[in-house]
Amino acid sequence: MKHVDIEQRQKKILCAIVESYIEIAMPVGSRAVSQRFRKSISPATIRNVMADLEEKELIMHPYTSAGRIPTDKGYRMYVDLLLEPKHLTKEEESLITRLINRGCEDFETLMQAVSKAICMMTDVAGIVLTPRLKRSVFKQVEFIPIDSSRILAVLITNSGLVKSAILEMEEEFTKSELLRISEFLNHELDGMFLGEIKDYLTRRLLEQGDSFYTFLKKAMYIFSIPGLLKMEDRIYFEGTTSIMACPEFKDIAKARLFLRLFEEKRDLMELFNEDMETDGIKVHIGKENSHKSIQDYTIITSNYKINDRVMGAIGAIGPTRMEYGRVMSAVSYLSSILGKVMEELG
Amino acid sequence: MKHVDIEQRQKKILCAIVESYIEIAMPVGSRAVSQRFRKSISPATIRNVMADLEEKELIMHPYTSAGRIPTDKGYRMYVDLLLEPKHLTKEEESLITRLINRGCEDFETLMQAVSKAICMMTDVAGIVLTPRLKRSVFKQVEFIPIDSSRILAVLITNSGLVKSAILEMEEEFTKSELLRISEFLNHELDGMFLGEIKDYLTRRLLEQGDSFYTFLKKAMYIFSIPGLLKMEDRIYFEGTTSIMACPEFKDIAKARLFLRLFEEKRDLMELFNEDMETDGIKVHIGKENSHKSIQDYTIITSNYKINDRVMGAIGAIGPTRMEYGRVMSAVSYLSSILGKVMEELG
DNA sequence: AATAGCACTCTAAGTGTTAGAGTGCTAATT
DNA sequence: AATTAGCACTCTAACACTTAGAGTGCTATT
Repeated sequence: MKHVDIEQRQKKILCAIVESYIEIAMPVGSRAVSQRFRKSISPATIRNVMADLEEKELIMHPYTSAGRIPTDKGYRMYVDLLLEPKHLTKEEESLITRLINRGCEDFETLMQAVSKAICMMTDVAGIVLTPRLKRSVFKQVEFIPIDSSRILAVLITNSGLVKSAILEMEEEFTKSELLRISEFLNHELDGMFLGEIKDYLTRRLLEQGDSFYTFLKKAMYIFSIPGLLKMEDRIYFEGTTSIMACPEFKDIAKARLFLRLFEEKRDLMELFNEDMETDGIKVHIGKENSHKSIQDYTIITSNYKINDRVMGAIGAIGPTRMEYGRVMSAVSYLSSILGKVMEELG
Repeated sequence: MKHVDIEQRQKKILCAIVESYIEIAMPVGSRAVSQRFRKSISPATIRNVMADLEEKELIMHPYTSAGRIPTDKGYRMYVDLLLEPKHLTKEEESLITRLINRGCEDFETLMQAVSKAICMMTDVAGIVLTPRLKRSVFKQVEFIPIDSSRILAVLITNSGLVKSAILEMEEEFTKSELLRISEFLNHELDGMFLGEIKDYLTRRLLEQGDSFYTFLKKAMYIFSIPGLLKMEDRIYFEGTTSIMACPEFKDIAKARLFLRLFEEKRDLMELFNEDMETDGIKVHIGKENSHKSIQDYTIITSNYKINDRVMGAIGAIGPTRMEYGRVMSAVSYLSSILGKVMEELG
């Protein structure tokens, strides 16, 4: 069928336009595309096809007589249908592995290493979310008396995350009392998600009566004090500075808007939180993003799992004009490796 | 004496030029200065004085017929002799206090709140160094067994800093053994600077002989494992984005260089570490800085003390054209208040 | 259906031109 | 002797104008 052929060619040309634009960051003319096909198609023909593509809103004109640039919709088609995955080379993978392992002793440096690795491999900014506390599984809690009114509570999760908080106590607890409470909690909460604990204890409190009640209440009091279970989710990022070399940021106002994303992390957080729920690589191109602060950029995310449990997410963000294949591969590879490293570390 | 009068006037005019330039960020002409003095001095006279100031390298010409801008040396003179301190108003101080107190429950948010406060009050970037671990005083250490090969060590300092590390043990320790070790250490190291501990234990090890030796060796082994005493000194900052609104950063390359300072923190760290040793407000103007990466900016620092001990430093960084009086007051006030808040928190 | 040819469009870069802000010098004034 | 007014001169920033060339869209041709 002729019709299929035409569609085929349109796709080929769209692909060429997108990739050319990604390379040179300037509107792509018919001439350039023709050369890309070693002149097997003439500029004039290309122009006709371009007009079609423009009608379909896959590419656009900045002004009458400039070359074309892809629209968000064009990028979308490219990513979904035309892009061939650009796997990292073995050398790159081993480079990453070395980078990650060097920083893996300590939680913080691991996060930093991963975000740095993303930006190194892709030239866009790397983002890493810490494992979400509420998705972690309770393992152990200990109470260390500091002085008469203060206790240091230490919470250890399944995945090796340690969270400590100094609790200001109104009533005094004896050492043996604390020990009993921690033993009780360690037995009772074993294997439970941190997110569930508060509800669980409240329920227990309502069911139970009499003498045990006071004890349980104390246990709950000590545990639910703000601080220990306060879900703090940090975000690490790297490469925001080097990405400003992109022509997209030649205007300083644009650059500031981009940087503000990381100072005012809310929008990013929200997006990552949503994405975390589904597996696999997710690509959000420009206006597809619901937050308008992100609508000039493309974000690529992937969740990571520790022991087959979704715990967090990593991603990359940059101008819509980015090397999709490469970034997707890098994010994908790093998310898988991050999970593994954390399992060992946990 | 006439001579004194002339010097006086030169100073007054330098002061006017500096302050005017700080205000409007454009070369200051003789006309503008004259107006600043309500025309009590004519532009022509001002011009003569300006020529003198230029000879002394306190101000300079961007080109033949532009106004003058202060040199680093000019700013220096302004700061040392001419500047009148611009104390924060009561309202501003109480605003700061509220900001700080709201975030003071948690160490991290406290640091963030302080750096944010600096940048809010001054429109330059705020920098806060965490209390240096090695200057902290040992208070208590506890060991919590996680599984057969791993122990969670929790270190509490005088100032309320809590540092934990998971120790991978080669040999197994019994619970009672761990208890003995922690009791021993708690007794032995009480009130000691963390920086001294390693040396102290080594010395003890050499002095002591026989049966106690093994025990001590174990104690030392467990304590000196990388992680627990690893001195990590973090740096918090805020306002790097909003400062880019300054005309100084209209060139994106300049902006990138500035931002890189915070990504590659080494130079900043070094400067802060030196400054920490001496009390009071320190002002480093432009080329006075030894690191050339900082030579376009002014940094103002102050150390802060917890219980009369120098523990860390805070500061502000921005273009040499900044409101010196205000920034100095803000840094000064915040450093004093930070110490106090930390004492309470500790 | 594909292409060559051509007139047309629009930008980016270069070139003058000009207004005006500011200086430096000299002569006049206090 | 110190200050100021006056004036010629300098330099920039802004604007208008021109132009080369890249690229298009259309039409006629293959």
